[in-house]
Amino acid sequence: MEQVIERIGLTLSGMGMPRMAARVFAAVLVSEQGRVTSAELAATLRISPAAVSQAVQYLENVGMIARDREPGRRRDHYRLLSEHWYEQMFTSRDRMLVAIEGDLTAAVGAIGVGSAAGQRLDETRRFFAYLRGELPKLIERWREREAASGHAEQA
Amino acid sequence: MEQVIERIGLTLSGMGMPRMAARVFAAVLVSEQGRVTSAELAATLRISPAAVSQAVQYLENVGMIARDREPGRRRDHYRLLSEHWYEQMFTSRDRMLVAIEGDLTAAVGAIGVGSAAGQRLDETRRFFAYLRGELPKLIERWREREAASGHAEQA
DNA sequence: AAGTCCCTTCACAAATTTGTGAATGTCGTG
DNA sequence: CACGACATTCACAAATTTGTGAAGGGACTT
Repeated sequence: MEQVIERIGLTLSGMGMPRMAARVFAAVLVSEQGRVTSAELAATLRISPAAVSQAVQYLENVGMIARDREPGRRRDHYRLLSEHWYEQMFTSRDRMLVAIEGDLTAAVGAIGVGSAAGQRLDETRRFFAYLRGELPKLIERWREREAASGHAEQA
Repeated sequence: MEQVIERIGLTLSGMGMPRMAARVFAAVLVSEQGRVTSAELAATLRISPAAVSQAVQYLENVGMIARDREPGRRRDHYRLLSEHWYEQMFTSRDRMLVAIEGDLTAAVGAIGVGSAAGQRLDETRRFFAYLRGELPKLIERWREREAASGHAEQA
């Protein structure tokens, strides 16, 4: 079980997530209830409470997990914000694409479309703009597909 | 001009490319001829020849630039392997998606689809499998669009 | 063959990122 | 209010990544 968690953690950190956050997220993802306590995370991953705290903060900030606490209880729980968490990656990807397009637009403006370099950069800019338009449709078709195949269990 | 290079370099490193490789690639991308020498790169980016060498090696390995040398000349040139270099990112992205799907398949196998965690991971696996199928079509439609709009100048 | 230009290699320094110990803060219990 | 369980904060240690100096190698020139 811990092996599975570490492997998924490696995959997620390979996709750009900070290492500890990736491991913590993997532990939450793999948990039966989709929710764990800080102490459970520290024990499962063999890390310090401080590391749990920082990773959890990151994951909350990027909207991947949420913190719970039952009234009258001392322990915090951390749970998946969404079962379809992977769609989240497209939200952050979209922000990145916006940034890239902005950079390229500025670059083309500085160089001018008349030059070979400018044309090359302008083509790249158009590609990223195209991606931004297409990715939501990709998600949409995915959802339809899942619904059609009976896998969807809308929360 | 150097500002443009550094900005694009930052964007590319934000997308996962090693920092020096990103800067070197940005310098090549922005060059008028799409090709530069090692000395030009070292001067433009104010880095050591060793740094240029390592960055160039990385970029060759991932198939983004190629090395040229004119017969009778001592200086190497580094040029874009393709004007549509951004499509390359999907090749490497596809490899990553294959790896992710493999990890998830193993995880589901270990946990079992009967559990909530197993179902969650299986859904994620299906999503990445879907992405792998869709990304080539995305590229295809992009090419058609460019061709239709008269921007395409097939090399 | 020797010299020089250009490039690569790699041990190691420098820079950056990651993770912790211990102090501090919050909140529930008695 | 005091105490204890649980969590956070942050200075700093540890780990990792990045970039270089200098030695070495390849290829062109003389």
